[in-house]
Amino acid sequence: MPDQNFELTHFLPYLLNQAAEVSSLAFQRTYKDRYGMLRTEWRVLFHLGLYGEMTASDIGQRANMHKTKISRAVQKLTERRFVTRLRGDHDRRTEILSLTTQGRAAYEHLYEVAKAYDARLTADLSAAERETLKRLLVKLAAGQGSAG
Amino acid sequence: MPDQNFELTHFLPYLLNQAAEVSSLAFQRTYKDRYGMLRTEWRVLFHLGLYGEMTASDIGQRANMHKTKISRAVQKLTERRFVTRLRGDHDRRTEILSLTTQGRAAYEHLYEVAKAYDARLTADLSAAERETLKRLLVKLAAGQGSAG
DNA sequence: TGGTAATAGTCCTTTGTGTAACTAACAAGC
DNA sequence: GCTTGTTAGTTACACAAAGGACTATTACCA
Repeated sequence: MPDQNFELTHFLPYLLNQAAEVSSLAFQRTYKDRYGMLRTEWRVLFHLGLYGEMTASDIGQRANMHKTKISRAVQKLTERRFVTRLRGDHDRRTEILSLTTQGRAAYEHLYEVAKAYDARLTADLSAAERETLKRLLVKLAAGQGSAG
Repeated sequence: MPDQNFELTHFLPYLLNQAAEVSSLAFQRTYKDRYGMLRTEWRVLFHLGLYGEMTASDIGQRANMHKTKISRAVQKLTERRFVTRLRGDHDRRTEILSLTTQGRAAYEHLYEVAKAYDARLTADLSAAERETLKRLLVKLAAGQGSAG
């Protein structure tokens, strides 16, 4: 019989979902209207901005996103002239993705917006708390801890 | 121009989403097959298990869930005979939700599963880290920090 | 080289979510 | 007791997401 000591606010997946939803929705408002982007598109844009040219598979691996999601995101981004695709020379199945001038401008703007948003979000955390929080989240996102 | 010091692994909403997705998907495997529940249904079940009888609105407020989600979740749960609905006496618009014997059994089982899963997830965190992490997540989920 | 397996990416179908419209019940003012 | 406004919950529709099947290309190996 449950002892009630373990409430929903102690259950990590629940907490993570709540926090993720709240912060993501709020952040989405900063770019959805202006650039008409979805979260998946935002992610692709940022990967290309941060790490340079990549293929869809590269992004999928890094971002832990399914390839169909990326496919659609890339399609939207190319329609908006934020991204160009180039058939790979060696492996003609692949497409090298890179930002257009316009895409880079959007990325650079959103980069600053994200940085500011993150700062605001963690404003009343101590430096140590901030560091701990992010370190642990990285760990959890890597999926270890319950691998078996 | 971006200084690259601020990577994706420093952006809180991104991190939260990654961690939430990984942990939720893994946890879902512990109940989806056995009880055929979705995350929304799981949440409703747990609210009723933890806090006793509630109306849909009560749950929505506590869980930060939209009423349509709850409506659908409750429908599924009643079909599976986990939940019963009872017209409110004073206000006949409301429905008092409560667990059936079967629903309570499922809840009590899943409660233990959740507790174990949480323990496994946080196994290699120190007690202090665990406490910090959860406290900060609660804070973020409450949505303060960027209220303005 | 010819056959099989693997991979990159797209398409299609099913499922889940959010918004807005709707019904039913209540509350307040006149 | 009517009208007006509000709230609880459902339904309908449009949009977004997840996954499997599909095509094209490449790799491996006899």
